[in-house]
Amino acid sequence: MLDIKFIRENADKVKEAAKNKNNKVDIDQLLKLDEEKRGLQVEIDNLRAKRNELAKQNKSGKPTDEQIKQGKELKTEVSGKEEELKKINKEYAKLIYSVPNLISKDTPIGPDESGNKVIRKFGEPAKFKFKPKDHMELGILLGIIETEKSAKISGARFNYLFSGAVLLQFALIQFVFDTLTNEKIIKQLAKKVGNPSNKPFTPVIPPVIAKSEIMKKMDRFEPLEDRYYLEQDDSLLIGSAEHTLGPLHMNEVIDEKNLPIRYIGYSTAFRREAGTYGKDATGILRRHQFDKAEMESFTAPEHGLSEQNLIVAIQEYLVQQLEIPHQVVAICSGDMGKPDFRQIDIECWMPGQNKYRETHTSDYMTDYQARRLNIKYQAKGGKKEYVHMNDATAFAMGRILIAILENYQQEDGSVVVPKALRKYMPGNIKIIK
RNA sequence: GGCGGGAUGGCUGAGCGGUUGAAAGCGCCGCACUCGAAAUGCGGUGUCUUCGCAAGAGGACCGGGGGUUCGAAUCCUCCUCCCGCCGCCA
Repeated sequence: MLDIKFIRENADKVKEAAKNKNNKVDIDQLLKLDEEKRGLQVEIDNLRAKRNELAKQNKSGKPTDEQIKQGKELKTEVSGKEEELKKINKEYAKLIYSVPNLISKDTPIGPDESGNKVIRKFGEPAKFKFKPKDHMELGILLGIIETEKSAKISGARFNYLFSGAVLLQFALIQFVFDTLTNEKIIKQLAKKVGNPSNKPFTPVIPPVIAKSEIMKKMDRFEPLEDRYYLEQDDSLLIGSAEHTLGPLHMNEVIDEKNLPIRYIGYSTAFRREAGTYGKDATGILRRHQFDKAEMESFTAPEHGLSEQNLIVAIQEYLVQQLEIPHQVVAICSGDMGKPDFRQIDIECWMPGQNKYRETHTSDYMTDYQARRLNIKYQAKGGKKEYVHMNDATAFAMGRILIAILENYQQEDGSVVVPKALRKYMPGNIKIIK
């Protein structure tokens, strides 16, 4: 949510950002309602002032019949206006919540993913002396990915992982937690991007269910058809650890000396993937359930952008340690999320599909989420302000698994394990006969 | 799931339906004392919002929603969460 005062004073900017994000919110209607709302509020406040005055007249004694009569009249008048205000408020709330965040200056303007821009590339797509298999062929061959039984038992877009794939996942988790809690590495990356804080990340295992009201505050409730909704409890299964890490400091005022707050959470993520039938149908690229390590960070506004730069540097470091060719992509206005101010993705090379595919994303939300979650910070002697929030993938297990399997495959179908992971598991995944 | 007790400012914690936006303590800020600090003393310390250049004035907020009343932190009701006991359970 944006500040209504800001919208009032910068209507043009807000309209332009909305247009670039393909968002059809009617800003003029919002401003009209805002004006009506305030006018009515003044009328109500004046009537209440009268009522308070009247009540003050007989603080201790009993009121006269005349005073009771006046009070009753005021009451009906106020409640009539309040009813009217409630109606306006409802419509107003709907509108203001649908206003998207502004976009950063360096965000490319574009209608959809065709407008995304590759900022930099690392490594060259590997040349194979044989025709590389895709991860699903490898998974079946190695006996580590199973999707037929899971389809019968759980439905489409689920899977079983076995043996080497499981060890690989746990190795990745161990690797990512070791890296993000290592102050030396954070320091080195922070220095590189000019981020003033070397603070390592705090590991978290968050809940995987969030109440509807919380998801609304996170601006992640919609589209509801993409969420698993638990009717009995008016709650949802989270689509990312972000959904329960973001609200961790809801309604708090954080002392500035405790900023930045950095979390690395690990959880299962659930997505209904409504409207994607037929898209990426085979393999484990697009699943209803996958595990993910997710970064979430809270900073003072002036450090929000360099925090995102640090986070992207961490993502790059992680895939570079795995030695997977990848590119960093600036997501354009039309392809980014409504709460995003700036979105950067990382796409890893996937030989089996012969293209780069998204494995990481990084969202800088400015104070868009913090405003509804009511998360503020206070500087010494300073004013309270909303914090800025960043969230980003560290590793999304399905996708990074694909990148490893496809990039590290051998001619016989076995897979060599990346060096960075060898201290956590055996050095290769072999075909089990 | 059953029964009982709670939710008040940054924190702890008072609060007969009408001088309670809210006692007291802690914390925090300023000043005094001190070479400095501690201790002590004095003063100040909520958020949001409307009008206003400002000074200031008004309104809302005591977990959340609804209600009773001339008047609600205080009474009723629903919801959420916390604590205790019983039941069930990884």
